[in-house]
Amino acid sequence: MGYMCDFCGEQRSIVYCRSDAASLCLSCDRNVHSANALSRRHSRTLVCERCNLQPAFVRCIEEKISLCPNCNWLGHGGSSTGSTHKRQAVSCYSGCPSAAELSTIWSFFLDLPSVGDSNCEQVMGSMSISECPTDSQGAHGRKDVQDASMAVGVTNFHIVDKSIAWTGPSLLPHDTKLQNTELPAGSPYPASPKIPCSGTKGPIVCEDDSFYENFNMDEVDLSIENYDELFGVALDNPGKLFENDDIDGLFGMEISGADSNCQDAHIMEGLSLGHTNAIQPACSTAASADSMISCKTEPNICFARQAHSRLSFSGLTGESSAADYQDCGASSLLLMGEPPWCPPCPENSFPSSSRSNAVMRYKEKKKARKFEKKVRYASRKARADVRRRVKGRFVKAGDAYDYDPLTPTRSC
DNA sequence: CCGCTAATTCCCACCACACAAAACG
DNA sequence: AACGTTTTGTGTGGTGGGAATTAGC
Repeated sequence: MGYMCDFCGEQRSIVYCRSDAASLCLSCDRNVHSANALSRRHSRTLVCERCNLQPAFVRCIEEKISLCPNCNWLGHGGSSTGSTHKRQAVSCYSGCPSAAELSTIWSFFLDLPSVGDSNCEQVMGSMSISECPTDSQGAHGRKDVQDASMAVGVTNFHIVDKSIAWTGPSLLPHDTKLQNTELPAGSPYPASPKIPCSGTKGPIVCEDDSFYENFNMDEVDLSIENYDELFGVALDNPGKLFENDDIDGLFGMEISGADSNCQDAHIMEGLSLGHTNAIQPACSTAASADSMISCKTEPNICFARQAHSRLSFSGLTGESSAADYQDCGASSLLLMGEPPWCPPCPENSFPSSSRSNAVMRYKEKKKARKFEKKVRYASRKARADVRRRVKGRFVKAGDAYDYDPLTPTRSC
């Protein structure tokens, strides 16, 4: 059975959209994600060509196949031959990039078997960013261009990365795997491309790279209670870092808008730049994005970026499955070096009762906060996203409407 | 402290229709 | 039991309106 596009069911799926939890052919990807400004912001990447269920995060150059963390591990992690395969990171994109731009993002794009001869390619060939339906060149339209250009910029960054194509999952040292995935070898300190935040002054920056584009912040929520207790990590000098031991006071703030992102970034810059080594993980095998941070909304992404750049946390919580971590590329990357069943580190030896209590409290708090809607059927969401409405209500096909997501105009 | 009004925030029903599940032959 | 067809029920998002909450006097 082939792995068909979740939307049209006719073409083979090529890309995976995390927000929609759907695999799409390039044609439908473009159609669906040009529907409105929000859908254009969906971060997409290649779909794993092995399981066809998860987003790919790495491409095996030897096998010419894109793989999700699980399949990468299964295919390379345990195999002595497979582990020597050269691989390169798969970048994400948003907006409506053209085929040419996609090939810029993914240098192996032309290798994709179903692209060259499919209808999708014909569609993609005719795609351009400016073609995307926009609010008549309004801010949204520009945003698309910005998205695409950012994606290309990210790609350029990853091209640098490719020069250090890593081999084998164990190549990355535990404590530095995050940095290694982001930085050219030998970089003494994170120096990834930084994009100045609009509306801010000074050195406040927002980091950007596809690694974080993968981070689906919807799944995570960002409030941590009794940080040091939860992770069993003693800060070198907590009093200097936080006046309040409860980090909730720091991260639980309500953030809205881009400027707030930079506030977050600023906070974390101050936190981590000044105390890069202040937060030392008891064990940094794999960070539990689910258990370590919770972040309700995207605006906190800068914080998460910073946090992931420089923090790593102790082992996985029992409630989380590998699939949970695949929900975000960040955790996928964190997992890539080790199997999901990697046992806890021996040095993870802080008092287990204290930690379990802290984890229990965190789980309860998280459970109480779990009110966000979860889309069960991406296809239905995709339909609803493009359905015409009158005052927010669906209207019959052919009837007059006052809002059409595809062409934001009135029918009468 | 109580009562009233205005402003703000929050929650939910509504709509059409594709599709999954159940029922039936 | 297996298969095909028909029927039923569900879920999807933007909006308006009412309920609930808060602020001010």
